[in-house]
Amino acid sequence: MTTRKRNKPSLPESDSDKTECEAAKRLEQCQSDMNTVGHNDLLHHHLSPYFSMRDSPRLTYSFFNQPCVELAKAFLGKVLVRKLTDGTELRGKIVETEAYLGGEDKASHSAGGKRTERNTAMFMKPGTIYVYPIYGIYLCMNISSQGEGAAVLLRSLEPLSGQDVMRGLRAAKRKPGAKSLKDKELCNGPSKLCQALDIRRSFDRRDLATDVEVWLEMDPEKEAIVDAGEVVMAPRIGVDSHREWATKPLRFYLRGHPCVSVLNKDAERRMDSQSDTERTVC
DNA sequence: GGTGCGATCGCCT
DNA sequence: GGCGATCGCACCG
Repeated sequence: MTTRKRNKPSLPESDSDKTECEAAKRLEQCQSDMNTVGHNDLLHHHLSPYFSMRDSPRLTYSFFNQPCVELAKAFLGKVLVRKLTDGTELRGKIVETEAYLGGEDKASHSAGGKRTERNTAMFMKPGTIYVYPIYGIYLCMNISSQGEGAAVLLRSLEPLSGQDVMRGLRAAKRKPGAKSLKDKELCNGPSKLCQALDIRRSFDRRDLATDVEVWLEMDPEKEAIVDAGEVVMAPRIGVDSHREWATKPLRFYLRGHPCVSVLNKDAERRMDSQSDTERTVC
């Protein structure tokens, strides 16, 4: 048996514990301003004195325009940004997604190519946000991808900034007096992240590539390049009734990340034995 | 830590 | 009328 060391991602301190330097503030303001004007990566590069193309550019249509499974994996490590009306920016790194393929995928809202008032956003251009209510009380957020009726469900985020605001938003739906949520508990589920980032039903059918209140960025620290060996592929959550489609490995998460909603130890063990076999063959 | 259960209502058949 | 891409909480070990 092979033992391996894995770098366990650790969460940053709550932003109330940190002192931001002026440069960082200027950078954030600059990025914020840029996002309100409509632009492309090149424009970013030329206009900003504070960052180059490799520093947190907003992701555009060309990123979203890829097949569903590839987009679901590509989302890992990217940063979802939500700008509130008072200017506060809430940021979270995507650590878990699910692919819903549309058409043939029986577990998808768009199974059989069915297009309804609710799922219209799934059929809109890649990058369109699909927000739908579930269990009467919660919301889930998807992003449409390439492919008819295909979309990616965002399942969990690692909070990067605005944690205290997120805590307040999450507390609004909890019992008064319930104990304060840890950072890793703020966005570790599809409906939790909607609450924490104040994603509302009105965000349905908006364009993540151009909207001024919500967008996606590269991970500023490591350009969001995720080692494929650290991505766990597992069956999706909550789709057991859909027979063979319930078992397909269409959920993707960063291995060892504390913000993932549900771990799948079997899938992780399978990854290990597979990579051990590959090493033996080599 | 893991498990079981009830809440709650829009959407679809 | 039935069900669901969930969650929080009580309970157990």
